[in-house]
Amino acid sequence: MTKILQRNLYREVADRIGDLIEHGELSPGERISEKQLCEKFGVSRTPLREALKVLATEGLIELLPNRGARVVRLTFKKVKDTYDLMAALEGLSGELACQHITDKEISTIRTLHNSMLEHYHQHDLKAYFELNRQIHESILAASQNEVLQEMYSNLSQRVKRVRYSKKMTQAFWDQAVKDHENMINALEKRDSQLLGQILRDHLCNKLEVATLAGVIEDGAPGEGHGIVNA
Amino acid sequence: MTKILQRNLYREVADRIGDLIEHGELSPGERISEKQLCEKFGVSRTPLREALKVLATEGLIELLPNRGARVVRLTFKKVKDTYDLMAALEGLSGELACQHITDKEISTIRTLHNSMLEHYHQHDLKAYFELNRQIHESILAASQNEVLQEMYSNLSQRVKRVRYSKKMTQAFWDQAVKDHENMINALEKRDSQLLGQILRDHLCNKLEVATLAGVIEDGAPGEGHGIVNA
DNA sequence: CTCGTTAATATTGAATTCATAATTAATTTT
DNA sequence: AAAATTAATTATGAATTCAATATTAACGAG
Repeated sequence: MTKILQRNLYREVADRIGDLIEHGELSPGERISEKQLCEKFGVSRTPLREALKVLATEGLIELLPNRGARVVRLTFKKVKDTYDLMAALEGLSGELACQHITDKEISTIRTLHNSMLEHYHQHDLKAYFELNRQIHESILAASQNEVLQEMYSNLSQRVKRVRYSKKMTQAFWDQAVKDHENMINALEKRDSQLLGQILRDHLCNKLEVATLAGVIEDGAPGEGHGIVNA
Repeated sequence: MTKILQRNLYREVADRIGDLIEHGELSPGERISEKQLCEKFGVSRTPLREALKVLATEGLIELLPNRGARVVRLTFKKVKDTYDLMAALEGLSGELACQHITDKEISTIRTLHNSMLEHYHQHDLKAYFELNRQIHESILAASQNEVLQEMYSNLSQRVKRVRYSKKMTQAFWDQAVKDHENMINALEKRDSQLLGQILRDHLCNKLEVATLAGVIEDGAPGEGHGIVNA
């Protein structure tokens, strides 16, 4: 059932530029040189410029007419707005998942949940985050709403470089795990209202986590360092 | 405070193609000829193809590699998924609006509301719809969340050609007006939870209205008539 | 030396051209 | 005549070219 993903050159290029942005190789605010990227990828300007237009539509970059493209600056406000939206979408995904999910899918998520708990007790943050991601992705998939998945994926992409921060206080972590206990219980009861509420309020959907990481890009406009201002 | 909208050729072309889709001049499923559109708009293939890529990203058309573009078919499922999502976003917009809205903005919406009621009593559906739209737009604007506005606007665009149907039963209309009464009351009390709930459940965000209109495009694949299947 | 002006350069926007894949038309074979 | 194969045409994908705009460098006046 995995979708056949059609590989056009422009889509390939867009994805690679997306990676550059995610890994900080293109700094927010800094002008993106078409020539440089063309040389880096070994393509002409035509597919590159198509990719830039797509990335602008996806909200990752901004296009200033006749003045080139630049990576969108993730201001405090913009990240907060995006998180608020993602929380609402996660809530919806929970509600819909309760309506559509099979027993088998629930037990798969239960397994992921237990595995995540292990990593929590072992204080393995990286492994915890990965399992956490898989759980949320599974709920999203169980929602059976492709438009929702597409939109969530886009928003996730936008804030990826400030998400899943390395820092996290123990208190936050404890709360997140409690949320997850409530989630899996709500899911097993198929209580859509409850799961929706939990996910909307879930800590990971809240701004505090990213704020802590000190990765907000509210710095002076015009240069591209990603200076803290949180 | 109105945004300066930058006019690139590709954006202009994308908007015009969007209009063609909205008004049914390009049928779902039917192949879109680059050559024809180039001639119609008097532009070369470069900006036109950029526009097509943007429209595909926006979810209005699909691009089949080496096989051209076609207008996305609005199946029952796709419209339902989109409506579910829009309902969640409207709910969020209501919650956020309650947090940010000024007394002045509320009174403006109250005025719109009263005006809408008049049109309701006069059975002027067209005028009613316009006021209705303005109210929802005002709440969305009051949310102060630009990302939310952008996403909602995109979803709205996708289903525009099946929305605001001409048909509407009196019972549905009565219920919608009741919802609006509750909305304005919740807004004036700044009860974010309540307004969120009302908007999520609001009739206009539900599928029934579009379903009635008989504009769902679940017809046989390959041709583009927009046949009913509801 | 600084500010403002003009010329040179570089970059972007869009049309054209070339290459490749898909579709249609023509031809052949059974 | 129908199906299959091949040739011709058309459409798409991507590189190149040309034009317009912005940026930088050079120059000159105060």
